[in-house]
Amino acid sequence: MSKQGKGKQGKQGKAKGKQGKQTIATRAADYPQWYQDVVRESGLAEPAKVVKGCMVIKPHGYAIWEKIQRDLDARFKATGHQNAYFPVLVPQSFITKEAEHVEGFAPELAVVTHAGGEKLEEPYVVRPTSETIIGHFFAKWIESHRDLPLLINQWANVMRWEKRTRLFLRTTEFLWQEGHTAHSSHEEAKQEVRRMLDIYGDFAEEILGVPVVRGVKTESEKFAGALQSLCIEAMMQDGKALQAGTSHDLGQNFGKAFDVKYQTAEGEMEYVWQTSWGVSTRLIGGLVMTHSDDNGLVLPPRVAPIHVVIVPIFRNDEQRERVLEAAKSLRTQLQAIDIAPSDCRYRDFLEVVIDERDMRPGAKYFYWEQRGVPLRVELGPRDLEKGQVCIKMRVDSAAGEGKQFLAQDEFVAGIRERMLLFQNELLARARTRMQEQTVTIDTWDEFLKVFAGEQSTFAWCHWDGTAETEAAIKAQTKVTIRCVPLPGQGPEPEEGKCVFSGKPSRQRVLMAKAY
RNA sequence: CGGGGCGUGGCGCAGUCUGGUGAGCGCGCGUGUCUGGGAGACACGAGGUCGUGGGUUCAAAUCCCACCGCCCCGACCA
Repeated sequence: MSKQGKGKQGKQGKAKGKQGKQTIATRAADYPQWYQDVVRESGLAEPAKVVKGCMVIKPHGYAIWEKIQRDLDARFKATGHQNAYFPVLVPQSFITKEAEHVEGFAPELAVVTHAGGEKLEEPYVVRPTSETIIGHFFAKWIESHRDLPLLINQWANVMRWEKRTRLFLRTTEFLWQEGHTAHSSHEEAKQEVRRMLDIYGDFAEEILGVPVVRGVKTESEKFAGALQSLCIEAMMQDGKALQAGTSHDLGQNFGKAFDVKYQTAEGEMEYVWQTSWGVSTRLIGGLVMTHSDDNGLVLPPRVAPIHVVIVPIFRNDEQRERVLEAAKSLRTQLQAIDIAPSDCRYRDFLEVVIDERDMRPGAKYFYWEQRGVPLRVELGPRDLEKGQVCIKMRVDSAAGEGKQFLAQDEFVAGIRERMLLFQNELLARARTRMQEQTVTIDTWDEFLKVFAGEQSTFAWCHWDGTAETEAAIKAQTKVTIRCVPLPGQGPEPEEGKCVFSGKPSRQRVLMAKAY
């Protein structure tokens, strides 16, 4: 329950009915509070509290992560990557081998200085990312051009001692996948970087229903130790940006730091060209802030741990038995339905729950809505007599508005299409919102107006390309350059004047406040 | 690290200013009855080292000192 809501209720005394039970702040009243309320009330996660900045990912939240993993893992393997696992502890000296890398990560490292009751000769750091230790092993594994490309992915946890944490968006420990690859040419490495970015973009849109802008990070925003970082940026409902995934061209920086060399066909020794790319449990935060509403979580079917909840309605034991029997039969039919698209590499059967708990039906509706279950079935004696079901989608949409009564056969036959419709509708809505809120800004006055106070949106602006301007804009407005758009991802390149300095610019870049 | 807030049954809070009543309220939880198509009602009940340590006092949740922790807002970052 939100503190704000609570305080008000306390003073108002006994508010009855819906208001009295309100447990989620509204987006309009307090967006950050709303986010926290949804994460808590939907059972996704809670702050660990006993461990600073860490969270407990609860079963419902972890189930979403598992769905994310399932899909991404299939995409990685389809493009020739293999999973492996490296130690969570990294010798401290490894981190210091790549100059920019140390500088970027040193402030947020957790260090193990004692173990086994003794002080360690050399401390270990808890990995904030694994470029260094993987570089070490790549050096051992790669000898010949025949060993390349080497395409590795790791599903892991990492730890970064961030100053400020928020559930899913930024926690001290988080779960992610990190891809690490080594190639024999820069060209091939760059293709890999772009290929993985496209996988992330496709995944975000097709599976999470989160539209993204694909682009290139500026020098000051790129990964510590990379030549170039590509990213996907998503717009949250408050107009702020969330970096939803990154793919880095590491050049030969780590190859040189860790002496990862191979012998070419011509017999020369060369350093490898490396890439790394990752997405994290942050995606779940982005998912929440893209689709959810004031009633709680809203989930696209392709990441929903539960697709359908059946709420039985009855007045007595006799009815209860009949209804439950019918509900189980319906569940059996539904569970056999695979909602994966035809080109999907795994099967995605409907998950169906019958809520047999001893609660009033209305309380159950509320409960499952908060948890984002896409479709609810109410099944009572009247429905059994008529061979029908009463259904309701989590959000009114092309997939269904309000309560609908359908013949049970018709419902079962059409549920796959209904789920896919709902999936598409959520993406379409998010895309429409992003497009409608994206603006083009040419003057500094207008810029200040658009980004006044806590306000944010996506703004295409000319930029003179200097780090000084970028820093000045950030200092004055908290607005950052999210990315320089890849071709087709933003306005066509055009000559213009920097929105801040008035100096010449060749292209508009994406600006927004960010999480 | 700067600013703010907060540690009291499972959760959220009141009580602290002004020390002294039997530590209270809401939600949740348990049992029972009536109920059941949008958060049901009633009855009974269980549940507490008041963050930790020290101090003042006849007496401390309350005053003083120190410490620990968490949350929120900023600067840094997936």
